[in-house]
Amino acid sequence: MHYSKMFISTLKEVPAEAEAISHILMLRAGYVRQLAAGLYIYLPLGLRVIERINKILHEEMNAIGAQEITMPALHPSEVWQETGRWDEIGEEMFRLKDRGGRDMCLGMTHEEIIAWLAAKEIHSYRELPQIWYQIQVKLRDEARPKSGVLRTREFLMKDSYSLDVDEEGLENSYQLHAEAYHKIFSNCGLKYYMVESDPGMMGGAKAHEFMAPSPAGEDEIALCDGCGYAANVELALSIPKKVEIQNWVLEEIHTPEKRTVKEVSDFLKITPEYFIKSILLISDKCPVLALVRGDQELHEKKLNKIIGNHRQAHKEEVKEILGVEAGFIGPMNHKIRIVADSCLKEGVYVSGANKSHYHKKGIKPGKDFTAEWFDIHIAKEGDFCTKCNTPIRIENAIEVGNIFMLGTKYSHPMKAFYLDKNGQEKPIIMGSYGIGPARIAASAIEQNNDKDGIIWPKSIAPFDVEILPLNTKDSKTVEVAEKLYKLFIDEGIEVLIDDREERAGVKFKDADLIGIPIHIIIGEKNLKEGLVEIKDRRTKETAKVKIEDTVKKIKEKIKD
RNA sequence: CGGGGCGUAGCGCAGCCUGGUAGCGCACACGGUUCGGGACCGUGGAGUCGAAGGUUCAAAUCCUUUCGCCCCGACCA
Repeated sequence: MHYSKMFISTLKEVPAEAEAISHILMLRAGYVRQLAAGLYIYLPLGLRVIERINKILHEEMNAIGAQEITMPALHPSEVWQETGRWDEIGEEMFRLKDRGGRDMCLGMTHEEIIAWLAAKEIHSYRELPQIWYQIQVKLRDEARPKSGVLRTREFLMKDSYSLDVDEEGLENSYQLHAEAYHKIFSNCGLKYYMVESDPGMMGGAKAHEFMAPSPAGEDEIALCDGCGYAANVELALSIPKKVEIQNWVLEEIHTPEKRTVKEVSDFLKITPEYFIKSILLISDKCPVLALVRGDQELHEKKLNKIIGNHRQAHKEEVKEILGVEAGFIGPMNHKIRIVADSCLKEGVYVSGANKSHYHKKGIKPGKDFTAEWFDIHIAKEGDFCTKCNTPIRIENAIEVGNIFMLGTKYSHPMKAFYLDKNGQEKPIIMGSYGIGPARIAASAIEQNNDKDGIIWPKSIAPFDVEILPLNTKDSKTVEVAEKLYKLFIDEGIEVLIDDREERAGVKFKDADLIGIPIHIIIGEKNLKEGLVEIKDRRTKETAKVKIEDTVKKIKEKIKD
């Protein structure tokens, strides 16, 4: 491709609306433009990257026997009503009516459609298993689109769905996907982790996410270097560091106007890990007192699984239910349900005295109060792994893919049944698996850039090589550049040639910004000796090679 | 949905407090010089000051409403 013929519009200045590095660089290097919040146009360079990612997706999905289909983005409401999600899902679903007044929606995912298809087409165990996939647009009315292409309202997704006769079959399809995903993300040159995740509202037994570590990521993941435990913080288990067991005797201390752990901790000169935080919650059924250690945070999602939906109690409710002013609650002598974090089983603590402006020191769990024990704290950096006791790390990460075991959540209501060997009618066991190509591209930029611009992994760069004829007024330069260009094309190497009548500096700057991994610099002086320069975008190292050896050298470089 | 910020030329911004001819840099067009790390000089084109209403002799500037975009949080099947 000739640069002068391709629409590439680079920006010298950082657009005001961009914050994330990938967003800034995609705009500056001319990969995307924003139409409105969470809606992006992919320019020629951007589309090339997406297409290279899609090619990898196709290869690996086809390799596990998945078959490509394509489903509509516009759905009739009926299928969503069948599974109940028409009502379950709130404002995040784009809804509209057709001219006949029928309710329609824009597809945010395709479990319903797959189950509908399977219900119509699959009748016998002989037709199973199946894996169907598409690379197609999804629409979600996100509450807050952000970070450029990382969270948008319309986005491309590779979504696949497995249909199996039983749990064992599902396990196999799940495993196939996990392996394919490992290949896909490493082929794309990403640093990533496969972590345990919360199946949540998707339903089903097991789910994993593929996470590309990056400060721009919205998720936090807990990682153990000891045993490889990796989990999304939304469900990660951990053991907080142990505290010394103090030989305090139970005593009441006057703590005027000191309500928060920090205030009391500063006042008594006792560090927060010796405190018990008591939080009153109102669940659907009854009030619950939740206890976590002073240096820990209560994990709402974990607690949700134990006591169901709940909310924080208001100040008046605290007074009414516990008979204490908020800020001075202690775990002792209450008749309500108490759920405490397991790490509080051992130790001697300080907590509210259930009396305004007083705290109690020397509280012993088991003796002074009892509770149901669960892991209900948020795992944090420095906590220990529950499996091997190694300190864990917390990293921010971008969710680039996920795999879910669904079971019969969708097949049952959609009546996707098959007849087994004995003529028995059984529901198809489903799994669903997603990858966001745009997130792969953005993650690759987040993980590979420098002050000058993008450094694409070779596999997903818009071109393999960029040729920079520095002085296009020199006929020899142009002749050699065009000759090499043709040779590359003949070899099936994707090449961009910067044939613009621009000064050398401009070409260097744009080449660095755009981030094609290998540059071939053609300058007059080297040419006189029959040489051109090969430059590595990442290391910035250059090597002079003979013109006739260039293609061979580049082929070697592309391979490794 | 809660909190904060910003809308002035294609892009980045100043001007607004204290009302009085709409500016700077980059980009763009033309001419000349330059030419291996975003050149220089000269000339030029380009703006309903996000929108609506109000106050005023006079509004980019003050007031009200509204729309859009970004950031933090909540949410995210």
